[in-house]
Amino acid sequence: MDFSVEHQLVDSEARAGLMSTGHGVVPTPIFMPVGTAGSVKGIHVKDLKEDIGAHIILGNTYHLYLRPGTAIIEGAGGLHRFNGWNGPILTDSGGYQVFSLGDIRKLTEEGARFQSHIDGSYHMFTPESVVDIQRKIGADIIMAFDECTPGDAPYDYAKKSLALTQSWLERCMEQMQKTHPLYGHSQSLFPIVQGGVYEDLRTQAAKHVASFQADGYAIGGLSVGEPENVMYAMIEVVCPILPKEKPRYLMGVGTPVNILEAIDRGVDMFDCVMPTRNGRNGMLFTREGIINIKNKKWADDFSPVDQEGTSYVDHQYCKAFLRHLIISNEMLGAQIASQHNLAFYLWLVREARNQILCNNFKNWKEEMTKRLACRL
RNA sequence: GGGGAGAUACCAAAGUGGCCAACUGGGGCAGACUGUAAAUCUGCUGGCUCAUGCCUUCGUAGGUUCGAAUCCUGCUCUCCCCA
Repeated sequence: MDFSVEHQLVDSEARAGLMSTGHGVVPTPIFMPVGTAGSVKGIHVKDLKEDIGAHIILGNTYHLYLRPGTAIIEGAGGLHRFNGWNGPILTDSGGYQVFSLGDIRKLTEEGARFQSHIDGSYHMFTPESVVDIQRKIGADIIMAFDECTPGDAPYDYAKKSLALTQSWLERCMEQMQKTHPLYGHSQSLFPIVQGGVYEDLRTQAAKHVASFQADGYAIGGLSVGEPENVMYAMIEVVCPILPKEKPRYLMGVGTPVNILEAIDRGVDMFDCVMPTRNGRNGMLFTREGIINIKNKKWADDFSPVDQEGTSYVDHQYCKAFLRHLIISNEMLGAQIASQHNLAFYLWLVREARNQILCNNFKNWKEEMTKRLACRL
């Protein structure tokens, strides 16, 4: 994998770059739609690529391992062949499930013991097994196994948790050395910075990951319950320590405003379930602000879903119809809303990149931030 | 014509003397959602009030009772069975 910074602003840490992978080139900043179980919920690959303009999507190690299982994915010839997406893929390691499945998992130095959320069966994830599984899934970018520290973790917990993540990273890197890609394209492992909401821990964590030769670096354990300004502060602490010539990935973030703020602080890559999950639940992100399409006021609004939207669904359907679909629990409603939101997110990062290239990012960000936070 | 069952809030449906402004669904209205245990979850849904509270409600008109959606009587209406 190769990354080059095309343009670096002087009044901001924001930069525009190009990341080349075995499945194509990704312009940064970029937003990566989340496809946990191998599919971006409700969205066809054709729309993802041609209408939404996605360049790279996510999959999840934990979910794919449980179902359909790595043997099936291997049998298909890897996830790209299995799901029909021939662009770059990134897989999360299961580290987030260490956090979100808190009640049905147990952590030890060795790894994490999970109870399947599907059938309750017990499974052990170790840094080594997580690398092995991700080799079999075959994503272009794979993530280190980490513990995603909760946003409200006290200092002692965050420190201990960080130490575990660091020790697991060393084992992941070793396992990468011992193993090889299975499908003829290269795989890059990104280490993850943890450290909770504590500046000294984040600093130490950033230095630790930077000491490894990696193709990119991730910031994890944010937007997990801590206040937004704390999240921004942590990004400001971490980014300057990470190698300038490598992509930086802020995991699981976020709202459109979060993304602009993080780009401003030097982040290149994002992923979040918000456009799809919140879309399914009736929340639309637009250039003018947030729409809760379930609200009564849209019942007789026959204007397009998004007058300025870039997706065909924005013009094919009107707000009143989309509201009707979502309220009636019609699956097309979830599809339209997801497609609109993803197209909006991809437009946002594309436009951010354009504004960086013409040195107008700061002004544009300021104006957009005001509009994006509005409730319509 | 004869016999039987029933009428509860927007709809359906519990409740058969005080714990009932009334279970529960649905519908409606709002909210939440950040590396997806999520096409999920939460709140409100008679009126007034910030609230304690007060007022008006269980077909309708009376009655019994300290107290009635619940018991009694008349009336109105609905459904089922037999002719």
